[in-house]
Amino acid sequence: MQASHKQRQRPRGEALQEKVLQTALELFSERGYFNTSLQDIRKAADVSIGAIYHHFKNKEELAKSLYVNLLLRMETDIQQILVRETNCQQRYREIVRFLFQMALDEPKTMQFILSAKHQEYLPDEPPICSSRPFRLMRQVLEEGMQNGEVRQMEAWVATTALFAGALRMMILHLDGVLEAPLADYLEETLACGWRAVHV
Amino acid sequence: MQASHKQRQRPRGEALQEKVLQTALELFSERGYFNTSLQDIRKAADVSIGAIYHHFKNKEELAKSLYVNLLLRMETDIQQILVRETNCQQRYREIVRFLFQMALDEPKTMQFILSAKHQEYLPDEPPICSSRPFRLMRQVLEEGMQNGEVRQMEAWVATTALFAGALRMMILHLDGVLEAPLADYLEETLACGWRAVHV
DNA sequence: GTCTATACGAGGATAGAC
DNA sequence: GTCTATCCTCGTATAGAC
Repeated sequence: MQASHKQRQRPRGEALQEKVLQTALELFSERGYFNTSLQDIRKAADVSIGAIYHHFKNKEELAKSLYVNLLLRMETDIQQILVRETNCQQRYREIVRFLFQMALDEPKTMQFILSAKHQEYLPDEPPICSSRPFRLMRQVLEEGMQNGEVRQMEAWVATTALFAGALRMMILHLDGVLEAPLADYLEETLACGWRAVHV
Repeated sequence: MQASHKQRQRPRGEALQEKVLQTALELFSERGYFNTSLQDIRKAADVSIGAIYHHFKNKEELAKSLYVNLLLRMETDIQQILVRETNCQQRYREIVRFLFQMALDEPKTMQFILSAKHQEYLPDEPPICSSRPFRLMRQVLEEGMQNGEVRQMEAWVATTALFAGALRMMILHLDGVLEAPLADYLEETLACGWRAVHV
């Protein structure tokens, strides 16, 4: 149960664990994993080192927990889109719309997912393009080719042709390179991807 | 015995500096900057710590020297393509062909350029998408729109639509995700990018 | 469950001989 | 220019009290 006076009371138990995760996400995506010490997290989250180590085996496990949770969340969200939408173009549009929205609502989360080099500190995790959400995107294309919406081509080529532009636009946005709000680029980006693959 | 043979003549002077750079490139792209200590470089290059510090101010400067040199090389190579080719489609094809070739010839170099998080250890360097080679790609699109080869749209959208797929394919290749040789995907990748933006 | 204090090692960087 | 030896900071992780 959440305390109404969050400023006064330090978080404990479940809330503390959540606070640590949230703080770690922010610091990792701002400065990177290696530039963030547990002391930094401790200070920013206003907890003790001992508390962190009570909830997480070590720094790597903390990052891993963050990573798999976020990927899982993304996967289920995309999965829901695939249930709701049945044709390839609509699936594509909804997935990209969802990703853009997420980049706006939770830039830190998106940054962490998109541009962190997870393999450098999570050696056991597969590369991000082999992760479940990305496999779902590939699946969208495979089905699109089967039902004739998408022209026949190698599945990876099709997947990158359709989604890579949108992903790159999000990175540009998060890096502060774009001048206009991200949403302003949505429709043109969507159109480009579709022109690349549709039959 | 092989070791003692190699050991015979250690590099010195200019050659030593070059050896350090080459070794650093390999280790940085294999394990990442933070997972590579100067001791690792020292051992792999078979030189002393003192020698490294004589040629480079510190670890960060070593990485920076590597980074700007590689970007500069890439820039001049692309610049030459722009001189040789005058229309947008040919420029695009030649640039991607060049990048794919580079990914095959010098995978370590490409890995270092493409997927390293330079901003985490080179805080003063601009994001890679603002670097000179990337600006050249954007310029290709802007000129393509002016002379009517490319449909009118926002320049960043056009640039990512044209090049992001190829870049992503190289990353997939370097991550070992692709089954076939990279070259097998070249033509389809090129076609997808062009369909996305041509008028 | 949470805290403080501390052990411990790693790695960046320097000093000074040759 | 290159070497070895060493310093010293910093960050992870543990121990043990409450």
